[in-house]
Amino acid sequence: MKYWLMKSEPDVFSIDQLKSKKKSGWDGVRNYQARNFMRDEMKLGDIVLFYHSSCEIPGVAGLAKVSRESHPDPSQFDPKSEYYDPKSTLDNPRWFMVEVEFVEKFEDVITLKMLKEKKELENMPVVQKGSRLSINPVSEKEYKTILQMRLG
DNA sequence: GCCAACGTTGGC
DNA sequence: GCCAACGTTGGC
Repeated sequence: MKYWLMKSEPDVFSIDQLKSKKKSGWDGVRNYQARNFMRDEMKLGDIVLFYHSSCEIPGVAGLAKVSRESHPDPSQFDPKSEYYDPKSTLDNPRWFMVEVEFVEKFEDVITLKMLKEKKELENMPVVQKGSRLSINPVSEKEYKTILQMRLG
């Protein structure tokens, strides 16, 4: 069992939307490193910290879990989608995604500011300047630290 | 809206 | 294969 942090802009897809849909394919990722995590490493039952980025209060908004492992992201085949990739074919898809299932919405967002104040979390890419990768592995220790912050 | 960081593209 | 130009991310 592994832990992950996945960024999403709440204007595009928020924890509330996941809560009402219950499950959702994590589509639209067009970065090879992030794709490789989804394609190769994210397994059924892995826990996801759902992070809201590019918004008023960036931070961890809740929890999800992997409910289906790697499969091709359908948006790459859809010419009407903003994620359409003309170089992708059904026989040779370029982009893969996992499906995630809602677990919990935190009562209050654990803000980036709070994450930055924790010495234990200083190695997380999300607290570091210029880190843009939208999917990152999280250590068990980091995960537990963040979970404890949710209640206080 | 600004801008630093960084990934991708494409000419050579 | 190099690297400048360009585009995107994301905090502020």
